[in-house]
Amino acid sequence: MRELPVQLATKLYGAAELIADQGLDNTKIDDIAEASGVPKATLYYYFTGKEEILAFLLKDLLTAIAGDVAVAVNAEGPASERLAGVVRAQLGVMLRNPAPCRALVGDLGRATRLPELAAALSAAFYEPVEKLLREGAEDGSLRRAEDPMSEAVMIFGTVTIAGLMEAIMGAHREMDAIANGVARLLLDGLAPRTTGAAGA
Amino acid sequence: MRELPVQLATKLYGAAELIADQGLDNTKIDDIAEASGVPKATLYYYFTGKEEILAFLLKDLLTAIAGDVAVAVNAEGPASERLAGVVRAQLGVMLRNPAPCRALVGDLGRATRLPELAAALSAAFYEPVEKLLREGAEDGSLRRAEDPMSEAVMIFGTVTIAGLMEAIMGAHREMDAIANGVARLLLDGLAPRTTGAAGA
DNA sequence: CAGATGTTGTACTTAGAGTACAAACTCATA
DNA sequence: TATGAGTTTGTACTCTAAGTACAACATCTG
Repeated sequence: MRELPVQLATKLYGAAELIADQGLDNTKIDDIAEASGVPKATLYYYFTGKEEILAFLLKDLLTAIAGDVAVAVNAEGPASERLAGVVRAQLGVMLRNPAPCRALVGDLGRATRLPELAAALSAAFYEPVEKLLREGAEDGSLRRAEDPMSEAVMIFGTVTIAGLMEAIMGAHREMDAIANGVARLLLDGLAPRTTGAAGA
Repeated sequence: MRELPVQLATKLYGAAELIADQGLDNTKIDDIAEASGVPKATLYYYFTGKEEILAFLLKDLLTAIAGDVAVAVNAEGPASERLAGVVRAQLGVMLRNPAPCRALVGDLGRATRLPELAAALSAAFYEPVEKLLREGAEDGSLRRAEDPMSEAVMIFGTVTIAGLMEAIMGAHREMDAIANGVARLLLDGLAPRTTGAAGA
């Protein structure tokens, strides 16, 4: 894949909604060309096909998430608070980019099949969160996990599905309300607590 | 879609792995015919196309999950224990049917686009769990949720991603170990508890 | 200005989804 | 056992849309 100009990359987002709505295989390359304003011949100059176009969009999204998540992970404060920050960060990116986010989740299979994307996903999320879980065990703000990696994956699942639901439904709730709900579930769990750990 | 013979339905599962590996659009109808042993002409006699074949497989999976989840929801005991049972039920079906399960998650987009599947998903999971959350608030074994529906969705996400990870990696851990990890995260949360609520 | 590299229109090839249809087969029942 | 309805399947077909080829034009770099 050739290095592609910023202006072109920007235009591609115009097709994200289309792909998210219809799925990649119901979307014709000509439709993508029309929706993005980039001629078909140009698309093929930069990409080998539809799949690669979607992969580009998704990788871009994951990079954005990775950036915001990294900031949250490396912030000040106890790990539990930083974890809440991670949740806010991921949901923030998802709600700001609903179309690519829907496309990503709608095509999770593709994402797991393309090694490049799987790696990006891992770097964007699993690794930082896993690190955070370890730090939480150190500073005492989180319990010690038996299997931090699989907990990190579950956390990703929880946040992603919550974000997706909002993206599909058109985000009728405020971002903070959603993030608080997710953080509360993750930190406090569903069982009642006598001593609350995460505030509302 | 015509009423289809049991024997044929069974054969179709032979193609599930193929679809899960490659994704639906990289799988030729002729490949499905070959892998399942059902001739292409017969496939078109019963289905209008690829999409409908996948939809059938997924609906079947969701029906299986719905059945097991219903049993767990309506069991004896406090809601918190029954919720752990729900987790075990869903993971059980997923680990017993890794291929359709991967195909489902790989094509979540399609699943949300096909109304019939969305309805099946809702009936299979969201509604029973939502009910369970309400009952837990009554019997005191679960805290009262502000928004039971969205919590149900998050729970589904957590369990699904955990199950998917195992399905992709080839289930190296025992089902019970996975289920316990998930249940612990959901019930107890990540923050340390002085008074444990869910056992290991 | 020259050449390299990027951009796009147009015309083409080709894979594979889905259709048409007839022959054969199954099975109930008159 | 003959008749006919529904099922099963092979073969041959159509047609959409993915992807390729290529030439003309644009833009940028030295």
